[in-house]
Amino acid sequence: MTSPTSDQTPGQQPATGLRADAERNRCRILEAARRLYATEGLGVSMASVARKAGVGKATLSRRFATREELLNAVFADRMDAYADAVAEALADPDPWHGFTGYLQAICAMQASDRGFADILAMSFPTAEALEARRAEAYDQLLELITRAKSTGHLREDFTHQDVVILLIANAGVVTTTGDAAPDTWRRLVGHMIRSYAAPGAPIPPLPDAPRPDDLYRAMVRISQTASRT
Amino acid sequence: MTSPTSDQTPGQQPATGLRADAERNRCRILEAARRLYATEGLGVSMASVARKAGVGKATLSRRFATREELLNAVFADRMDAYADAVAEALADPDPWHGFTGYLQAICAMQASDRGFADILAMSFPTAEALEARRAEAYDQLLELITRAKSTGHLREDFTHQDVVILLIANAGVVTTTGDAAPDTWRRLVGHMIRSYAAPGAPIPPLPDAPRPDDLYRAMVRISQTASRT
DNA sequence: GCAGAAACGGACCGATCGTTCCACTTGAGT
DNA sequence: ACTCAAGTGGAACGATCGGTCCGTTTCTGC
Repeated sequence: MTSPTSDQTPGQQPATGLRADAERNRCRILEAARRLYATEGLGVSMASVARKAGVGKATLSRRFATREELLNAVFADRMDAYADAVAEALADPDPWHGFTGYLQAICAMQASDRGFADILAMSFPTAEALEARRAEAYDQLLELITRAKSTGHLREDFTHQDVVILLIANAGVVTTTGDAAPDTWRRLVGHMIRSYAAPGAPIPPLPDAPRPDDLYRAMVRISQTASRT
Repeated sequence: MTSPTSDQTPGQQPATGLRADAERNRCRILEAARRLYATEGLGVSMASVARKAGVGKATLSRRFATREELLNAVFADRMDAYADAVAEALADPDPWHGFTGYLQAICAMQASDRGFADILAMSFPTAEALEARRAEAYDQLLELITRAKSTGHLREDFTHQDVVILLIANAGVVTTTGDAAPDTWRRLVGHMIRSYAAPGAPIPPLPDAPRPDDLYRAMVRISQTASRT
């Protein structure tokens, strides 16, 4: 490989002109941040990221001046996947099937990456550059909705805002239930799809609800994990 | 009035034996905390509460040793209202109507008090004493669900966990959309109820979705308000 | 009124956050 | 190999958090 640099950040500019060790550290930071954000959410401190990456706090700050900059780099590819999901759904010959699959897919993405759930719905400091991509995907989503309605399976009273509402609700469920009841979100999405469906539309089976005590455990004890490595 | 003390905290022990000024300050703290929690959520600092109440941080800490203690005192009456909502729903001659009304009522309580939304669903440090009351209300909820199912209007695949899921999802929507799109939660609840309803059940009309730009504004800009008074 | 206890609040503590400074190390062109 | 800019990380900074200490003020029973 001629430039082994930015295989980690496909969408970003390759961060050219960096010295070899600097580029290596940059990747280690991204990898560490990716894992930490995925498991802990966006609340993790910059110091934690630096420690996990095995670099000094100054190095982290030098490579990514602000938190937002780091978020942009980390979630660039996830945002690509998010945009791709719409395109894939549009490719489905059955728009309604593509539509329900799309909803499940993006909610699954939220569930598998708590940080990304926050980015999509909660929007913490709101990373700037990711916004463009999101807006782009939105246009395709509108087309998908139109097609799904034309099949008669998606209710006429469905609006594209409902997708956003679902994402927000799902983000809350994902971050709250965490790993104590990690499949709770499927139940939520199942319910929502059932409400979106016009009478007679094929509805994916409603996933089982989580076990009550799992759900309860999930609600008690959030916030502080404070795990030291 | 012989003891003008605890008109603010009906459920709590009247905090007897406090000096007049101490009791007055206690009430001012509770009032300030109530307002701050309602508008800002549970994230507000103890110092903010003290400042808003016009007392020193030490006074706050003396009256309510820990954060949890303050939460218990502040949300005691709200939790009463929460419990009462089930009883009221049980009193409805039409269990399905009572059930849907109940869901709308408790979600409205979350919407009108962001702190309470967190208490119900997110459960931050989880106030101890409030738990008992919540568990108590849960029993009545089970009865309400049973009755609603017996009418044939509530689907058989509905479980009591679904109520918790709705509360969690709604809490996320409420805290995220905030005051930019304050009625978004109604749309969510409307969808969920439509999914809960068996075919042929009377369904409350689906509230309109929020205006797209309001919803968008709600997602950008959360977190920091940092208002100084 | 007056003494003494009860209550007050500003100052202070230790911890954690994001960020900056700076003396030292290291990679890369010659 | 040698040099020097590029890169490094530990220390330090300022802000904010929850919580405590202690000298001062204020209420209350006599």
